[in-house]
Amino acid sequence: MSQALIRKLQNFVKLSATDQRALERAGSERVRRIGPHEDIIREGDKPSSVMLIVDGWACRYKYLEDGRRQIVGFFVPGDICDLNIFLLKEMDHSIGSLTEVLIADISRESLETLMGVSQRIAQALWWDSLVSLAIQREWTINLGQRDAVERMSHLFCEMFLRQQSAGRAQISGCEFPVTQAELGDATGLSTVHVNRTLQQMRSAEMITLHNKRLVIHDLDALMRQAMFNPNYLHLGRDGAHLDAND
Amino acid sequence: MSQALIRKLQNFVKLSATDQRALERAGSERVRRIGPHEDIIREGDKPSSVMLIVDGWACRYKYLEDGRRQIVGFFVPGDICDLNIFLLKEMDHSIGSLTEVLIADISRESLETLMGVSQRIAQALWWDSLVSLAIQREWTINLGQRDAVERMSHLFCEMFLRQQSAGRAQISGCEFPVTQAELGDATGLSTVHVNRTLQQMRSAEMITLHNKRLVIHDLDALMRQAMFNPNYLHLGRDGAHLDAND
DNA sequence: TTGTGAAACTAACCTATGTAAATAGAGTAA
DNA sequence: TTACTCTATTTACATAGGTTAGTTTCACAA
Repeated sequence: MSQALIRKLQNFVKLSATDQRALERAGSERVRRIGPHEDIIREGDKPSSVMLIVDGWACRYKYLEDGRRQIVGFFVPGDICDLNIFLLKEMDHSIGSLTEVLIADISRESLETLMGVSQRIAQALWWDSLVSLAIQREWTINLGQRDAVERMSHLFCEMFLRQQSAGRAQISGCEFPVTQAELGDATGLSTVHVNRTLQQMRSAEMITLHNKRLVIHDLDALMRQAMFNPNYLHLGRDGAHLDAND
Repeated sequence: MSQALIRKLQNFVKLSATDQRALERAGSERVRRIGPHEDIIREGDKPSSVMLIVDGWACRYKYLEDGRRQIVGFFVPGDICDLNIFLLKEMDHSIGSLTEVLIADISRESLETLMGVSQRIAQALWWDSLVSLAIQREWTINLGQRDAVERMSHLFCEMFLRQQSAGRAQISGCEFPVTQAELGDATGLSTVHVNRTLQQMRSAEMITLHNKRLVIHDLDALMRQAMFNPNYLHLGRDGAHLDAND
């Protein structure tokens, strides 16, 4: 059920069988199914639990008063929304599904139990939240400095590696169930320009995006194109020193 | 010493005298002075302590391979860098001073002590880190959706309110010790265009930026211009229910 | 008081990306 | 099949903002 989360956290530290069972339990207590293109939680709502994406894609987004929309991040299986979210009185942005989505709600109590099970779990979850923050910074950089091709390339690299780290990618590519309009909202580009850019990348034989699938023809080239430095994903077993006995 | 931090945290929850003393102690243990325009910690370094800005301005930034630079956030007095930062093996970005800066290093142990003093302190610090994350998302939105005038207006609103929430602003405006080139790095605009935009705002009598000081002539108008919604700063005493006795 | 370097400002020109409006496919419910 | 609705694609044209290469202003050290 929460295999993706476990896989991802193991990039930081090795989790014992007990740890894994605790995570699986927490991730299967209250699971709900959301249709595609629905709001999961809306700006202004009171957040009441931490959410784990078990299956499907979702995104965080916010509208400006005049209707422009910015997607500020994607959620893929294994992703958790902000750990301490219930400290806030209300959401300052919304989360919506892109595909059909399975969500596990983790109550405050379950979360506390979970983090009490072992130091390693607690630290792995904090590590994950630091990585989320780093990802958000990287999006800021992406929008601030990169041009259209670089920007989309960077996004593709990121989503590929993130899914890979959760055991959700193949060698050739990964799922990418995002329309061109949504891609535009995520990259700050118009749909027209997203379309132009995709065609350019396709004819340069960098990537193909078709049928909700991203095929990467040459990852190294794509990373170079995007000036993609994976350091911000902190995938190198940072917490190896925490590999304690069970 | 850490008055700014205490003032800011009180936006979330009322802190007891004991809480305040603990914060002051933690914020004055190891204080160092950094000259203007120096790196405080550099991409690749191993983060070893949590840093609290006691005085002066700093920024987070990252270079792309080809030399472009994006400033992804400003630090003003009372700001803390990521609470769990020592979980990471190395920094994925740098932090540099803008002015002369006073920094309090808070060791892992001091931090644990601090968060052990009271639930309220711990929660206030977690609240602060959620707000930082929200700020980062808002920067993403700013760069993705707003044009030059809106973007700079938004930044000015944010920095004014953030300083105000730490007791560091006046009715007329606040400090703003940032050069136009740095403003460009923060907003993703060229210096030339930053200059054009500032002049436009000045002649529209929205703001004046001179001598490291930002004067806001009409905050409401500026906020409207920027489509600035302060909700993401969560300044409304979210944790009022935690106002326990001493 | 002059000299120096950084910061602010200007001007001319260029281009990446946006806008508007229409067409073409693809998927699906009836 | 038809009809309907998303999604992808195309074309023509407009513009915000970038680039280059200056000049001016200002703080302040000598």
